[in-house]
Amino acid sequence: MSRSNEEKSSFIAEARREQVIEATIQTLDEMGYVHASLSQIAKKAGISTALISYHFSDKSELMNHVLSKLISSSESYILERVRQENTPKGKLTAFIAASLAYQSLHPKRTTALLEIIFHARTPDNIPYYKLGDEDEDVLVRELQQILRDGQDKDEFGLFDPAVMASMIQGAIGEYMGNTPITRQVDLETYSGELVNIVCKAVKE
Amino acid sequence: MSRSNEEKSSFIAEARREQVIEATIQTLDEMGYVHASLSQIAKKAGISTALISYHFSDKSELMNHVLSKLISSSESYILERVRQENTPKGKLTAFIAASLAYQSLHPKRTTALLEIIFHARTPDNIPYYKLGDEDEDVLVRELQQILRDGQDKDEFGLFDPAVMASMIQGAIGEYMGNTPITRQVDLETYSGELVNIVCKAVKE
DNA sequence: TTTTTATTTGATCGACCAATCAAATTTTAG
DNA sequence: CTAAAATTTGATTGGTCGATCAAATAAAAA
Repeated sequence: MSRSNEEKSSFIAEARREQVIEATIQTLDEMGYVHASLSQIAKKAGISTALISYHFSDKSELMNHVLSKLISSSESYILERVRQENTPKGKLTAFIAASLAYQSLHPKRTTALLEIIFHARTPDNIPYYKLGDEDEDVLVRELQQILRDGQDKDEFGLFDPAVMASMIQGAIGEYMGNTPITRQVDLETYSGELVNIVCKAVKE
Repeated sequence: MSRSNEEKSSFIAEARREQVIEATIQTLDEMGYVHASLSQIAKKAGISTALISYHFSDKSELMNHVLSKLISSSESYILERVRQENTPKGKLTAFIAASLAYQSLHPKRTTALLEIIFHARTPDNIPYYKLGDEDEDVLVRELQQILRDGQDKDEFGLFDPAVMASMIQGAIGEYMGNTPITRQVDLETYSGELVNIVCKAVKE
């Protein structure tokens, strides 16, 4: 009963929240964080601004919901493909390829994610991009684990897994946020070349 | 006469502009782009907001001045060190080490640079970070040139210079903007490890 | 000196923002 | 069907923003 009550009462609310989150992603992609005001988001969703305030306590709560949705979407896509591989090299290749593939599959989500990470700040004004997710960032941990596994199994040589992981993520993020390289080489090429380079760098 | 006139009349103006630019860098570092309003910058500089408007036609002109100053400062520091080396491998190592060293030498400038690049937009609302500087970005061209030189001289093996350059810049930028890795490994270690990894990846 | 020009300020303008609230509407429960 | 609860809106509030302007001040020129 209480459960059914929860579900029923939250059905409309949940749908509305989902709609607002979608509209926020669209708005972030099209106009950027600075211009993604509640009124712009409301206009995109075809509702009033007060309705957003009714379903989200404030703007930062809304952005946090959007952010966690974007992160978990990306994470599940990548981890799903990594887990289909058995060898460290296979997992590493899958990690890189899936990370880049996700971006080209969901460019709007990728842009929205970047906009939030680089603009949003904690109540004490610390930017999200300077926030150390360390343990919380599942992808970083997964990548570092893959690298350590490869070293343990003597499939990979000697290197600092933290630095190697950072380099790989930097290379992936570079294609995400940096247009010049996007125009110089297409995603397929970039993905393949990056895998080649990393595999050589990682080799024993 | 007209020259002396220019110099004299612009002496105060130039000093004031420089002061405003410095205050802007401080404000960007301490509060971020979103909160770096003209009044905050003016407060930091100890002047009125109208005075900023008197010396800069509008906010975006101010930010563009700050940006170009930050970019040229970083460029000259790095290029100076690269040009002291003669071999591709020496230049490559110097490029990486100098890029990372500059960040730790001028963390405030680095933060301010990031804040502008990720927040500022053109009049038609295109974010700077999506703007393809391609030919304009001196550092990208220099790095790609080093890589091609190395390949021509058979010092480096086969790889796509654009992808390799992008990966290196991504790795450098990752340490710049990403706090978690900063806490895991110090700059010296990161720099050294990154050089090692890249040299191995680049090897014939 | 006096006059002209450059610099600086305080006040003000219109625009947009996030958040709030009472009232209207819709949905659910009894 | 009716009462209560949930949903939605339009209007408003207090605030900050960038830009502008006339007036004050300082500097330079005459």
